[in-house]
Amino acid sequence: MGKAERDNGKAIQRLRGVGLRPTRQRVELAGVLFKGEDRHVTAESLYEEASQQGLRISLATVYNTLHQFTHAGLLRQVVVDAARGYFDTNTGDHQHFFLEDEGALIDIPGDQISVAGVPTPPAGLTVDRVDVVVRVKRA
Amino acid sequence: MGKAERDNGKAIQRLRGVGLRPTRQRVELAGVLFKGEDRHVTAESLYEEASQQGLRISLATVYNTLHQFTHAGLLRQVVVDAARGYFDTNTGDHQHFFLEDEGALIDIPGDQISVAGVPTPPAGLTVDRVDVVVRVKRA
DNA sequence: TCAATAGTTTAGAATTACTCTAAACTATTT
DNA sequence: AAATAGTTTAGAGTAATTCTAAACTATTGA
Repeated sequence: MGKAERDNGKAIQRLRGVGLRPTRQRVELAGVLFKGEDRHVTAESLYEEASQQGLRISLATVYNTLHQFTHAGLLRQVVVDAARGYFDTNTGDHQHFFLEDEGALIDIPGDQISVAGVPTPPAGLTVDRVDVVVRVKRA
Repeated sequence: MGKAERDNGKAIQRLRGVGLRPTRQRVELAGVLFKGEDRHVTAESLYEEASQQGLRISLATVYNTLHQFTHAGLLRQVVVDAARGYFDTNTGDHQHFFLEDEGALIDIPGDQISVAGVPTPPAGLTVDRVDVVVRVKRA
């Protein structure tokens, strides 16, 4: 059994674990997303990357899959740019630098940054998440 | 001199102060935006509000004006939703609750919330702004 | 005061990111 | 291996926003 197959095996387990049927497209995208280090992608960037690797997959499926992975807790959506949606393979507690000039994201570990003094939300509402975005640009 | 004229006078001064030619459209939108309390608008919501007040203005001009006001420091853009852009008349130091169910924003005073431990940005970059978004939903 | 000019507005077309539809396809179940 | 339940896809559709270029208006300078 080659390396590719082992990796595929892992992706398949992961998908089954969250109740997603391991179709070719999902397994391949999981392979691209979760192979190495944590990363940030947009639907378009992932579609291009997959296409360049020779994976046959439609853009609509990339969108579907990103949302399914997000609902399943495999990805997290990051809102930093009104123009496009970013997805992060790091679903743990952390925050982001956003490089406005390039549209790139860099993780900030969750134990490094701390937010104090968040007021109680209006009645009937609960805090879902506290997002911190450190917007940086060329000096 | 009636109230409307005084208000217009103020809006005109304000626009000249930031180097924007006080056209009818800009003066009228400034009137709507800066008349009372701080507020959050989208291009579409401002366009509808202006239209209902009988102001003749195109949607394209509302978009242009929101961006010009933002560059001039009269407004601040708030990115909380990948689907639409929000503009805030409060340009001071503060943060936001975002009510995910309704798409509404509520200000959190800047002296109430504090962010510690923001790491030094990568070389060649400086911090433009630190945004905190407290996402809340129905309990 | 009034033309010249420089900047502004606008309708409508264009663009971008994303979603929808329904027919073809595939994983799973029986 | 057929039935079924879920998935993928091309292409159309949508929503927010930007672009274009012609008409318009505020400002400038004589």
